[in-house]
Amino acid sequence: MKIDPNSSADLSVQIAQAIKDSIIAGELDVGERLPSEAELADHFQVSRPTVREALKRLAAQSLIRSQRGASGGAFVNRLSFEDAYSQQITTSTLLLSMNAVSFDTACEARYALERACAPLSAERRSPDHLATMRAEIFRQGQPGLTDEAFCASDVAFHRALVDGAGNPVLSYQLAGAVEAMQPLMNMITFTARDRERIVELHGQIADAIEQRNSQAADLALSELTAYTLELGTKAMAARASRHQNRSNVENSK
Amino acid sequence: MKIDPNSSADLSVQIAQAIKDSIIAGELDVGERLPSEAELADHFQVSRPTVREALKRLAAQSLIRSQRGASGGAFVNRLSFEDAYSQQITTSTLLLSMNAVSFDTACEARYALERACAPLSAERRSPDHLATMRAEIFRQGQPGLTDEAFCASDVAFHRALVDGAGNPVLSYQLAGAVEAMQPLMNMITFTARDRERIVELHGQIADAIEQRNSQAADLALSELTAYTLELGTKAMAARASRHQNRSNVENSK
DNA sequence: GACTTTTAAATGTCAGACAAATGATTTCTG
DNA sequence: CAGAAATCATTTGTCTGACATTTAAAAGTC
Repeated sequence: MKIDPNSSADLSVQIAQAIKDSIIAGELDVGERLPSEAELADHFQVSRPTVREALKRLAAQSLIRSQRGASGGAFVNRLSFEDAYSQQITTSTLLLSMNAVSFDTACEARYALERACAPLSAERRSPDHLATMRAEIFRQGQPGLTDEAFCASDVAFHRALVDGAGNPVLSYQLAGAVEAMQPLMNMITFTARDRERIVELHGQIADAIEQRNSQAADLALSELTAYTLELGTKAMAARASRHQNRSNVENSK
Repeated sequence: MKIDPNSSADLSVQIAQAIKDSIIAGELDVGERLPSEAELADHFQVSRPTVREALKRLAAQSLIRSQRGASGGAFVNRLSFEDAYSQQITTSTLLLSMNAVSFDTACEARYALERACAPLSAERRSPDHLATMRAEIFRQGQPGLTDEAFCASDVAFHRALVDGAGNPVLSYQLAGAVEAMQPLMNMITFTARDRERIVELHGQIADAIEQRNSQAADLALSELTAYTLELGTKAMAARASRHQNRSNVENSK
């Protein structure tokens, strides 16, 4: 575990990388305690604040956690699925919002991933997952629901579908895609008819999953994909025309 | 953008969160410059090292980048797909290695995601993607290839398949799953016969993608899934029996 | 033996300083 | 006046040293 003081890279970056490499290589096991900041500073021949900046970088990625006190120190963290979820959601959200990913692209990705889960979910879903799906469908049918609440329920429904596959890796991968799409989905205004159609398709999906009929589930999901894309296209067109009007007004001043 | 000095949370964590929230809320746009460290320290009523630790946390997530010099400072980063890739690969790798995800689970997730891409790839793949796939298949048939090189080529092949779908969100999601599985795949020792079979299936996949036949691609992928699972099961069993033998030896001392 | 107090070790925070990089400004030169 | 060179100011990167806070373990007390 060494660093090059003559490198152009910042020392704290190099130190963080060195420790990270040790963790990935398995030289530092989960739960193991790193040397104290003072010892690390001594080892790398840098000051304690520099070591601290390196440790903070690692802490930001949930790679280590710090404890104060007598037997405190920095410990190698067991990266939990939950930590990974939340990191992925943050990353995906920023990625979508900063890179102007089109609604179509995000939507396509989301449903492609969900359709990958559906056959597994049809095979393995527990009564719990089915109950969650049915409950969310019921909620979605309630009048007076805001668009945001409708979207949130939609996410919960699809989350149950994905979790039904019983594969934590898939759940983890999809959490990012689905949750990150919510801001985009929130741009859509759902009419009563839209909701009716969506609830109907959700019902078909739940039925198919209940009957362990993966083909029917895939069919319903593909219809839902097409319908969501249609709604998205309309919403984007409406936004565009509003912008167009506004510029026209501004130009005519 | 405020913090609570009486909170139990560390100040640098609170400051990092406050800035992160501002970025996500869009109060700070991409490319915008944050106040200097001294100004931030003044604003939050903390010392500069504390502000710096907060900024390092954000830099670790590629949310900001720092520049030295007269018109330097911290700038809100446009999170690139590449940054997101590499973060996801690190996270996925650690998740798999630290949580004892079974080979079966990881394998299932990987191929489920790939099968989600295959229809899109069949529709949209460019000659470039096909050429990459063919080249990797050729490489995989070369004698004397190490298991690691074979695995790496396998990853490149599947990467081309995924990229063929022309959906950067899907590519990003899958990069993590596929690359993170490489350490697990490296546990497998491929016999000449194994490789022959895999190359054959890869050929079938490439053919199907070339002919835009998504059904055939799905079929070949499902066979490849089953075959990989079989190989994995064998490899794990072999490992387990080696461990068993070792314990027996140790117990009989 | 159970409870309280002390202590030592570690991280968290602060203050001030200097080094290094870098763009802007000024000065010098032709 | 134009362009090149030198200088300057600003900002991050790093260092030194110190104190505050937390925490577990050791020591002391009843």
